[in-house]
Amino acid sequence: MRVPNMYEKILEIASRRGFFWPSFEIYGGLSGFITYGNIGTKFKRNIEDLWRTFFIKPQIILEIDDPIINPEKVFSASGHLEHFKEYLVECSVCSNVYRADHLVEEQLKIEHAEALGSEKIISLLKKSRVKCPQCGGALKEPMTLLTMFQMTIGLKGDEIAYGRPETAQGMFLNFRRGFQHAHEKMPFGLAQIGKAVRNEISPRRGIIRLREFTMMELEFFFDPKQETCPWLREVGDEEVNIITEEMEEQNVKTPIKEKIINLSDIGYVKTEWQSYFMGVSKKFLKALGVQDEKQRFRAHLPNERSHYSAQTYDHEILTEAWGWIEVAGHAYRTDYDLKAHQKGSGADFSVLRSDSSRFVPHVIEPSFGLDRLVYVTLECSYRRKKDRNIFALPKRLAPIKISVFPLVSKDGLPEKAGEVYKLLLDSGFPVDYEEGSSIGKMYARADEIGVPIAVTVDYRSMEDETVTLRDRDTWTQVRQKIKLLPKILDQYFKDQITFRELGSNLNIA
RNA sequence: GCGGCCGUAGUCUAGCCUGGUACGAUAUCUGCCUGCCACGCAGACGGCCCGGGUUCAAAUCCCGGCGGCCGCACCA
Repeated sequence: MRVPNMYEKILEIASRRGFFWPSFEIYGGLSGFITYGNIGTKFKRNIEDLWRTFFIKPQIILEIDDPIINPEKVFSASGHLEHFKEYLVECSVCSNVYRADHLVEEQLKIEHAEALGSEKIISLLKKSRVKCPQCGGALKEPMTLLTMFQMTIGLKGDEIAYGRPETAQGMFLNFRRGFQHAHEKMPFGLAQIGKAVRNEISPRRGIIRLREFTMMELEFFFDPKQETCPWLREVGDEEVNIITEEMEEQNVKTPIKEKIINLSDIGYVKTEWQSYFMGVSKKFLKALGVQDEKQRFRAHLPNERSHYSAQTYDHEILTEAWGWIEVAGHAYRTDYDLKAHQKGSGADFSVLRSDSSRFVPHVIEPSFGLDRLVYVTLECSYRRKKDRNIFALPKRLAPIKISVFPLVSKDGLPEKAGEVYKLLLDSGFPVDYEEGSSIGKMYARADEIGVPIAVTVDYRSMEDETVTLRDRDTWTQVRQKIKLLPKILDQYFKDQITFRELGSNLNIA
């Protein structure tokens, strides 16, 4: 018997309880796609909303929703058409496939072969008779691989289009509009939560590497001469584990601890704006339930960086299933994209300074993979207790906040519990009702989807209009009057009172 | 894409080697029971990943596909 790893365990619960599961199951499945269920959809939305509270600044950072399908022009201007294309060569003997530029680098000792351009690489491959590194066999003709999904628009299909590989381009395309809506004040930002698609060669690791996934991206536009970030102090005391570019180069694996406020002064991070967003990122992940020790920021070396980036730090989380995985990229995109689209479209993206000089804004981009956050949050909150699965989700993320049960299904208890259920439902709580099973079983089922509070109607409820409230994480109980539930539960979910304080001084049965 | 292991009800699993349409658990639904952590009893629903081949007969043997996990490659 194979021992399932942590991902398989969580996927089993996630599929069974309606968080998420592999798509197209009835047709045998197709890797790189997942479907969210009733619980997962709510959970995902709660993470989005939490992201908004951390990253969206009213009137300064504005949200947009731009098409997934973009005309070819967008990506030829942005550079994606050139950079998302790879040349692959297959061995005629063992059928292993390699990237052409990597073979050239390894066997001809050329650094950054990608920069040579595709034609040079291919001619080098042919001239130098590079062999298969595995078996020494002869290589076939190079083939191209475009990791963007291509499609055609209209009846005749003469307009070529692509599915966006990142939502970011929408923010650059709509820079002018967004700037107007921000009252033409710098700095400002545009943010977007939406789907992006990439035609991955062989996606693995389930929800971690998808062909269609949701990104939460923010493009923050600022004047490169205005280097001070006034918000830096809001997150300045936050300590982060950081692996700098220099450390990466020397293969140093142990991160150093540093306060956000110092990152730019020391020279680890090029701009304070980026330091700020890295600090927000750290606090956001903490709010998702990821401990400090499981978080780090790792710099990309130039050859790992995207074509548009002058500096990138990946925000990585330590998972039990796969070790360190990237959940966010913090990239300094400079004025690369705006200038690229200026050139491509003829639009003017320059902004007027108070000294009447003009500049094209620079961009800091924090970019999150939402589906990965879904997994990371689940894994970090996963507990076992007496053979039960519990997701100790932060209560603001819990898809269902309250479950209502009658202690037994007779003597009018279900009816009473039904009234309590309706009261809470009408008060706006995401609440579930269940009856018929034993109370222990119902608690266990609620724990498995991370319901923070269970409300149980018992015999005493019939006499004095009180119920017990049971805490998911400690299994302790308090008693409270039914009519006070909406008010005090609201306070509890707003973190204004503790679980203990949910109970009145009525004695617990 | 290459190599290894694997695919049986919603979930977990026996059967596979040595062919004769499937064991058990759990979940779900219906009753009965019920006094705070997956209680008990009775009943019901539900399955061999897909396609082809061998055979009188395929969950079982063979081939191909799809999917999963691990390692390599890939993840711009």
